[in-house]
Amino acid sequence: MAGGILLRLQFKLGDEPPPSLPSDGRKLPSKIHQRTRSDHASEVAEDYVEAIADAIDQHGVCRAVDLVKHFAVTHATVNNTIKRLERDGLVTTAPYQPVELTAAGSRLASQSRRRHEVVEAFLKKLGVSDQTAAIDSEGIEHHVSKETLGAMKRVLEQGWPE
Amino acid sequence: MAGGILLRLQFKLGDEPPPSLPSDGRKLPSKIHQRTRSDHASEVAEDYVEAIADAIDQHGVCRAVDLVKHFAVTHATVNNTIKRLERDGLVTTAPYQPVELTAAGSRLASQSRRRHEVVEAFLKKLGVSDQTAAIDSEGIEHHVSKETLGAMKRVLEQGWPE
DNA sequence: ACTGAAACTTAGCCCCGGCTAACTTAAGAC
DNA sequence: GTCTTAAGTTAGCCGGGGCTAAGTTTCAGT
Ligand SMILES: [Mn+2]
Ligand SMILES: [Mn+2]
Ligand SMILES: [Mn+2]
Ligand SMILES: [Mn+2]
Repeated sequence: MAGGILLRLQFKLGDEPPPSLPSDGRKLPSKIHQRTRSDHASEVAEDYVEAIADAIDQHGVCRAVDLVKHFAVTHATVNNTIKRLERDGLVTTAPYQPVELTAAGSRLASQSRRRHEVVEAFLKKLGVSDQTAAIDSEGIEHHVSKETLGAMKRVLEQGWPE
Repeated sequence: MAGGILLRLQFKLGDEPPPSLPSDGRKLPSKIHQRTRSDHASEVAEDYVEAIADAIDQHGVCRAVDLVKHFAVTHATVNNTIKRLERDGLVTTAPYQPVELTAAGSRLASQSRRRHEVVEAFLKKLGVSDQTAAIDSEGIEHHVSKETLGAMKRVLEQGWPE
């Protein structure tokens, strides 16, 4: 039995290609772009649950037409996207009814909103206009790692480094 | 005659939904997301010309296989992408030959590289690890406006604000 | 000159996230 | 109660950017 477990461990370790950690300083470009692609794969879901949560906070309910206006896309596009969100367990819907967030959707919305707020506030603190901070943060937020988010929070709470 | 011109102006003004400029402080969410989508539309081209320029600088030439390794995608994907770049006037190719940059491609590569460098250096100055700066900047770079890029440059050259 | 391996190409498939057009449903005005 | 209209749905299309599998070309080593 223990042998079986050991075998699994060995396989897992051997699976990691070249450890990359004891690097000679060279970059690992491949992994970098994989992360960017993975960020983009979750981006629409994050923006939608955030918008849905906002609409519910402001109007008590989120209708598809709210998302149509928010994202400046067509009703058909919103419908398709909501179907994917439902498939992925983030929202529930019924025909002609408002969109509801699942527990998972609600959690993702809170996290996304918090991260978005931090990034936007950080850009403002950097000195860019409110308008630019709003625009740039909408894309940047999805590529900000925990570590970078922490650095931005630190600046907001404790001022600039050094 | 003056009446005709006035009419045109009135129509144009009436056409813009609510002007948004003399705003009461409310956001214009739709335009924000349009910008993010437009950023993504040029993202792959920017990363490719940058990678092609790097390969040429380092090996004198850029082969498709270099891009396969750099982006961790298949040869087929690189081929498809290169075709789009050629269609868009950024590269030239011939069968089984290295990829060459057009003047436009070269220009875009320089701009993208410079912007990427600034973003990555800024993140490092913020205090995140080299590895995180490399990863996060790869996605962030495409969403950084001129204004935000300027703010980052200022920090790198003149230190933190306040 | 031959041959095997690496590089490249092509065909065909997939999902995502946009769109238009046509239709259906739900609700409020009357 | 009807009817208008806004909201929602559905079908079908497109391009982007991934993939696999199978075939072709180039080139180095012998
Ligand atoms: Mn957001
Ligand atoms: Mn966003
Ligand atoms: Mn992005
Ligand atoms: Mn990039």
